[in-house]
Amino acid sequence: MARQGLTRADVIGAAIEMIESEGLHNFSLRELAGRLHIKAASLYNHIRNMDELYTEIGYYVISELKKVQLDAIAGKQKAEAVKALADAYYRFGKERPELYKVILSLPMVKNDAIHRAGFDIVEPIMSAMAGYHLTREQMMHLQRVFRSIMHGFISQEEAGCFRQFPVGVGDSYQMAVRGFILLLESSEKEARE
Amino acid sequence: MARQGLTRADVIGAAIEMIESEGLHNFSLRELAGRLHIKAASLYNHIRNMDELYTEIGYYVISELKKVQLDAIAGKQKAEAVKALADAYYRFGKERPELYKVILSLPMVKNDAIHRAGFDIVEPIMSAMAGYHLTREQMMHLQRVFRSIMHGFISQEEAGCFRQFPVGVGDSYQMAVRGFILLLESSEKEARE
DNA sequence: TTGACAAACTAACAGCGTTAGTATATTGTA
DNA sequence: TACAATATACTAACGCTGTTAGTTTGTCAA
Repeated sequence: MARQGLTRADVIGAAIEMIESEGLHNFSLRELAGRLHIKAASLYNHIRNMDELYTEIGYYVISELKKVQLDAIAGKQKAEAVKALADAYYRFGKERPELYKVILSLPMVKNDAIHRAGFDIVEPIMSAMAGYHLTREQMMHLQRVFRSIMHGFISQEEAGCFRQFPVGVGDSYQMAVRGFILLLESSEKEARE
Repeated sequence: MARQGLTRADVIGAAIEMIESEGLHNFSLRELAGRLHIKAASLYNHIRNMDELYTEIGYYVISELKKVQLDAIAGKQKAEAVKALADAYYRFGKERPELYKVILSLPMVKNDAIHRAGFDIVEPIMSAMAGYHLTREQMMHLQRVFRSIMHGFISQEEAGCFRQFPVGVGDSYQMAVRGFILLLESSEKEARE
């Protein structure tokens, strides 16, 4: 059959759409091909394999997450900035849960390119913390703590692990963020000594 | 062929072994069957399907995790108990990463039995926090925060997301635990008012 | 000894990612 | 404008997956 001007970007875009609508679990190259009106084998003219496709989608997710976070903290300082950062992260995770899951499925180990993307994850957090008087080393650790809290909360809520107890998940989230801010303030005091 | 006294527990045990040695990603019913010297179809005499097998393994993981945590906090109070709790959780996640991953793949939604297992996850945390003067509602929230920090840290470290920056991951972990203890102390003050 | 049950088997199905080999439409060049 | 090269599609197939149906057979109880 004839070609239809299908680009690599189209394939990745359709994959993102399919993951968001059908769920990461139900994603398959055959159905993706169907959505593009081609056969599965033809996809390999545009992508090397499924891993590469996931990597590409991972890039997209990370850059989107970076965008909403940078937008959120613009013009804000200290606790206000950190709260805005967390809220943007949390909202992204709740609104696009299937896409969010792609990040963790990335093969961080071998792929140097994706390693670079790691800095895109870190940058907004570092910016939000910039108002605090912290050493560079403290920030490196605190950045990991922030990501732990956020990722742990989002993925467990999504998995349904927060169903026990009749207390609002939103309140638990607020407490988690408050905990991180307490840690920031405490670290700041330590740095001054 | 003849039977060999194979039990349901043998199947589950072999599955756990295989997941730990080959990785959750490489687990398959056919290879599991091979390890037991039967054909894949014969497994269905012992288990309903793969989901049920995962659920069963999930039970095992949760109960093991509960055990090591309860052992760790025995005879300890407040910050010391919480640190021991976290350390036991962290150690479990690092020593048995593939098995740990099974927990999150559990279908928490429909399965009421697994919902009950949720209380096994919560119990050690509640015990460790018992020394603090907290309201029941505070504990419900704090329990979620604890699990978020721990799960987020373990799964990101395991995925290789903490490779950036030349600072020790162990130090980041210590800071994360310190943050949670700060939150506990702060919550305690609030509760006294 | 016989009947019932449990546990193994074979064969097959539909789905998956992936590769090899082939046809054809478009594009760049002479 | 004609031709060669390239890009994009195709079909067919491979080996893998979980799962089901139907069949055989060993074991245990009446």
